[in-house]
Amino acid sequence: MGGRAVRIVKRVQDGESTGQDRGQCLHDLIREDIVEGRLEPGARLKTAELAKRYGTSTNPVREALHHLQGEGIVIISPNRGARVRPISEDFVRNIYEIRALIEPYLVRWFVNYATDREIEALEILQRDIDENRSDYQWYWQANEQFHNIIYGRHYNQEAVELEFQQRKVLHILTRRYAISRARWQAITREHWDIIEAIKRHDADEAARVMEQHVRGACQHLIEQMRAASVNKALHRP
Amino acid sequence: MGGRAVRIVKRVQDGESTGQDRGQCLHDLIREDIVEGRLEPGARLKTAELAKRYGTSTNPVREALHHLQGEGIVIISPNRGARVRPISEDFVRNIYEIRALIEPYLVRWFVNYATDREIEALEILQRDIDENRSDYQWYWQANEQFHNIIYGRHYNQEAVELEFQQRKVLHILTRRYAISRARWQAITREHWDIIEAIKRHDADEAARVMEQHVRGACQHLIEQMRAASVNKALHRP
DNA sequence: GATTGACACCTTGTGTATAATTTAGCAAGG
DNA sequence: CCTTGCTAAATTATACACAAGGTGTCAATC
Repeated sequence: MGGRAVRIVKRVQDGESTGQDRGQCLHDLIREDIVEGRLEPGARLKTAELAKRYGTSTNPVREALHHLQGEGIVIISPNRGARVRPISEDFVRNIYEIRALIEPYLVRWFVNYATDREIEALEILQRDIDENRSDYQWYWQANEQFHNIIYGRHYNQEAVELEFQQRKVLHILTRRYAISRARWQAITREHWDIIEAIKRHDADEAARVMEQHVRGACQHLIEQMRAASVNKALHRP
Repeated sequence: MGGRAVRIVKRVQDGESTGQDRGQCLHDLIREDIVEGRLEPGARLKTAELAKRYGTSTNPVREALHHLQGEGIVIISPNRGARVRPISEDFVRNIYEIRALIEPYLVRWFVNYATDREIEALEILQRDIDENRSDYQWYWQANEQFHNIIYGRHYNQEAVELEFQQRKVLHILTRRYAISRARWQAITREHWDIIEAIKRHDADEAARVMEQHVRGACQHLIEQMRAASVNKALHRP
C-alpha cells in the first residue's frame, strides 16, 4: 500500500511533471507530433507507447486520443485502438471543397470591416513572404498570420474554428511537400489580388479570388500527392 | 488481491454488463440525454454522477465527454470539469450561416444524381409529413429521413458528417420549441419547391430554395428563443 | 493448402490515491 | 450590521496500477 505512494512522491520530488499540467495539453503534444510528421499517417497509436513517450500513464493518452478523434486527426476503432488518420486524395478534395465555401464567406466580412492598420499589416506580411520564398518553416508561419489577420476578428467564431481545424489537418500533408514555382507565383498573385480587392472594398472580387486561391491550393496538393505516390511506386516496384 | 477479482467475477455472474460493450456507445447515451433535454444546457457534467447514472466507472465517462467535446456538444475546462454547451443566439446564427453554405452545396450534387426511386421516396415522405403535422416526435424523424435521402449518397462524406453533427447540436434546442403555423407552411412549401427543382434538374433553384430553407429555420428558431427568454423574464421578475 | 487452436499484445473498464477547485464558515474591518 | 478577506473542509477532477476481454498472428494438424 505505502509503496505506491512513496513511488509517486519520489517522482514528483525528482522534478518530473506531476502529469496534471501536461494532461491539459497532451493532445497538443500528440497533435504536434502528428502534424510535424513524427507520427506517420496510418501509424498505430498504442496507448502504452505514447504514455512512455510523454512520460504519463495510459489514461490521459486515451483521453487525448478521443479528443483528437473529435478533431478528425485520429481514428479510433473499437477494441482495435487508434491510428493517425490516413489522408487520401478524396479526403483532401472533400476538405478543400468545404474550405472553398467557408473562406470566401469569411473574407466577405473582412472586406467591409478591415481597418487601415490591418490592411497595412497584410501588405507588410505579403512583402515579407515575397522576399523569403526559400524559407519554408517561415512561410507557413507567415501564411498562418496572413489568414489570422483576415479571419481573427470575424463574428462567426464557429466558422473560424472550423477553418482552423481543417487547416491543421491539411498541414499534416502540406508540410511534407515542396511548393512548385508556378504555385508560388499563383499564391503571390492571389494574395495581392485579395489585398487589392479588400482595399477597393470589393467583397465579390475578394470572395472570388479567395475561392480560386483555395481551389488552387487543393489542385497543387493533389498533384504533389500523385507525384509522390508515383515516386514511391518507382522506388519500390 | 484476490478479493477484487472475486467481486468482478461475481458481478459478471450476476448478469451485469461487463462494461466492455457499453463503452463503445457511452457517448451516444450521454448525447441522447443531452439532446432529449434530460441534461440541461449549461448543466455541470460530473463524472462520478454520470458514472453512477450509466453504471460504469468514471474513466469511460471521461472519454465519452472528451469525444462529445470534439462534437461541440460539451465544453471541458481543465480541472473544472465538463458542462453541456450553453447555446446562445449568436451560436445558433453562426451554425446556421455555415449550414447556409453547406446545404445548398450538398443539394446541388443530388439534383444531378438523384434516382427516380429517391425522388419518389422524397415525395412520399413529404406527403406523410404534410398529413401528420401534429406528431412532433414523428416529424423530426421524417425530416431527418428527408435530409438523409438527399445527402446520404453524396461523395463528400466530410461535408455530410459536418452537416449531421450541426444538426445534432441544433436539435438540442429545436426539439424544445413548437413550430409556428407560419413556419409549418413555409417548410411545406420549401420542401415541395426543392422536390420540384430536383425533378427539373435545376441545381441553381434547388440550392437557392435550400438556402432560403436554412435561413428560415434559423430565423424561426431565434424568434422562438427570444419568445422563450421573454416568458422566462416575465415569470421570474 | 486450409482451418483451427493457442499465445501474445493491446485495448478497455475498475478501483483507488492524489491534486485541484469550490464552497462554507469565521474573523476582522468598514 | 453588512461586507470583505482568509482558511479549512468537502467536492470533484485527474492520474495511476490492475484486471479482463478482444484481436491478430503463428504454428500445428487435418
